[in-house]
Amino acid sequence: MRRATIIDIALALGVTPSTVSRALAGNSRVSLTTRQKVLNKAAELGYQPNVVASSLRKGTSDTIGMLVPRINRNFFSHVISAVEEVLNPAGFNLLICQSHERLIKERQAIQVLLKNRVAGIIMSHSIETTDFEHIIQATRQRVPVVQFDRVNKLIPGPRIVNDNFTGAHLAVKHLIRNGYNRIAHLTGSMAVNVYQERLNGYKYAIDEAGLVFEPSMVIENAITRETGFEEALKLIAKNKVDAFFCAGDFSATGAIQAIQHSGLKVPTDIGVVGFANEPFAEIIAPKLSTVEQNAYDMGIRAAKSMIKVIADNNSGDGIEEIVPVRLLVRESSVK
Amino acid sequence: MRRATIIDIALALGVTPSTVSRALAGNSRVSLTTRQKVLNKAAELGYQPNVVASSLRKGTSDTIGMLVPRINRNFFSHVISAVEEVLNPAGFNLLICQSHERLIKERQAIQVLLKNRVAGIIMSHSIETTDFEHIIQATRQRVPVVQFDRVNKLIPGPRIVNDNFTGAHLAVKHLIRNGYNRIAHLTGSMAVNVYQERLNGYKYAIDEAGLVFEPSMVIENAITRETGFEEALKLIAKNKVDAFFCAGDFSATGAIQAIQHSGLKVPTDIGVVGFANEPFAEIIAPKLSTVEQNAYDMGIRAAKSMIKVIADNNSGDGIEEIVPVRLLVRESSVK
DNA sequence: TACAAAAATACAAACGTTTGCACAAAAAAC
DNA sequence: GTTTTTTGTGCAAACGTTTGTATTTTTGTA
Repeated sequence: MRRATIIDIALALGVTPSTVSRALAGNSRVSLTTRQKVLNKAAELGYQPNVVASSLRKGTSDTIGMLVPRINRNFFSHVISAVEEVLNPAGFNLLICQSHERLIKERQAIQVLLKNRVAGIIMSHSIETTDFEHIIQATRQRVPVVQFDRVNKLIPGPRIVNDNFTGAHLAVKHLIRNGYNRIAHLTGSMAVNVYQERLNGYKYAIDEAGLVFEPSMVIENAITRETGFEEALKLIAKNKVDAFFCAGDFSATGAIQAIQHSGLKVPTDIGVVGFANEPFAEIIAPKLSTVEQNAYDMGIRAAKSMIKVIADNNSGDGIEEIVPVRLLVRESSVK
Repeated sequence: MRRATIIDIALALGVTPSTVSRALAGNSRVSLTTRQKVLNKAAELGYQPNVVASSLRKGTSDTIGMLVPRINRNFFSHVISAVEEVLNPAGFNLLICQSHERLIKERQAIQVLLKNRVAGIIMSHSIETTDFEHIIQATRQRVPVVQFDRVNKLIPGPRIVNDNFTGAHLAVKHLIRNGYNRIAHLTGSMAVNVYQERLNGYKYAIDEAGLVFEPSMVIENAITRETGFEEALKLIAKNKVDAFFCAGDFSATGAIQAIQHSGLKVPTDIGVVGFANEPFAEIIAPKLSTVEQNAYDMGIRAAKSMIKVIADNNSGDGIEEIVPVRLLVRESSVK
């Protein structure tokens, strides 16, 4: 059963393909009567537009490429979901790739998206990425790039970021107000804006309270539950910390386990605040105080930004949209 | 900066586009020397194949459509991730849609995928879907459909399912062995194969142990944490249950909270086993015993199955692949 | 009734590939 | 040295749309 084309409709109606095309597109140059005839015949033949042909002719597609480190990470899957929710009603589809946090895979993915002539790319770069040439290349081909979460200013186009600084500031201030004053910070790689900004927020809060910033209290690359557990264990042993501000909920969970493993109590002996509000944060015991990162909001904004950039033909260069965060105070940080 | 095409390469080299096309495709009909020249020139011009044009000409694309109820559900995001991991190296891309558990959106999504001339569709249908005509329509157009998790036999093509029956059987048998004998079952909609099979496994285990099956102990549409909490509360109040087998970890969490809310203890007074092994299952207190549902494995199999079906030109009709499950015994079900 | 303006439709080229067939040149076979 | 086979290229059409321009038809006006 060959699929019906515009030509089949044209032939059946004794008009030309161009008229059918315009009729289907709702072009005002075709009369209402023929448009109706075309629509009827299209329905009758079960016509399904061939967007591949359409894209080729128009030189652009209705597909937006999405590139994230890992599809199955809670944060990213929520962003993707939100992006889809906005883009789909707007007539766009989502072509999704993951970099697995590898630069090589990220490069390949960009090529795949460009080969597919996507109308734009929404992305968050891998943790390995320090050279952004492959991404800039896309913008040079006039394929707009909207970055979110992990972003870099070298790449033209809008950026949607969390208010990481404020989130960290709020979290640490909250710990200090609650009587903690030897606060360690478990974080990720300083090559990523996200962790840099959280560290800055941490430092600012420490300064602001008149406490002394101790570099030995900041541990980089401790972002998983396992590394969080290990590093927290060491810090407890030698640095007499009385609180942890963790740049992620996973390391925060590790820290809690390390504290309990050391025979101490959360929050009485040591307080903990995480970052991200992962779904388990309010299920674990004690319930984890954390900075809510609104993945959904971020996805909505990224998608809307993309639609705008496409509509305005590559505007929005360098605009940075900051998504507000909230500190969720639960049990792990209040004595 | 216009993008280089095959014609540009041909012109620069004084050969025809057809030769360039064949050279790039590695066709043996073109000599090694010209192929090398073509490849060099392609690199020099920064040539990126236009897969849109290629797809139009070939009549099929390298894009696989993926349709799930919700991208951001842990299970689905893991399946998607695994599918991507297999499909990408095989040269396929993923076009992703979500149905939001709505039949209307599912229908639209299928149309979108067909319009995009995807080479196949990997999907799990919405909870509302009882009429499968829109999906069968795809197969009629020779677009292969591979179903996973929530599947229906009316739809031609392979199906990848969990061993829900065995999982439920193991879980309930385990509860019985551990001294529980008034076991309630919180589950989802009976319109979905997944929950039907789990109920069957539950019944079988009850029968097998010589216990009496009580319909009042089975609560449908109690699959979220909230409904799990409410229904568990009611059952505890009037049915003197001593265990819950829940068809999902969310309702299991709700049940645990209801038990604790009623002043009882897990697992001493009431045992709980969930289903899915959500990430929080081993973080909550008490750690949740659950049936591991290997989303990753399922995704790998679905993707491989799709590749095979495409390669063999729509074979594999009606083949059902059953993914083994494991019972993870933790704290919530052992007195 | 004639003529201009407006509306509706037709024509044809283009988007960038792929591929069956034709053809020439080189290599192999006789 | 002729014929056959092999190897390498070229030619041209096709995939299904879209769209600028040309043409026809309709409508309005004098």
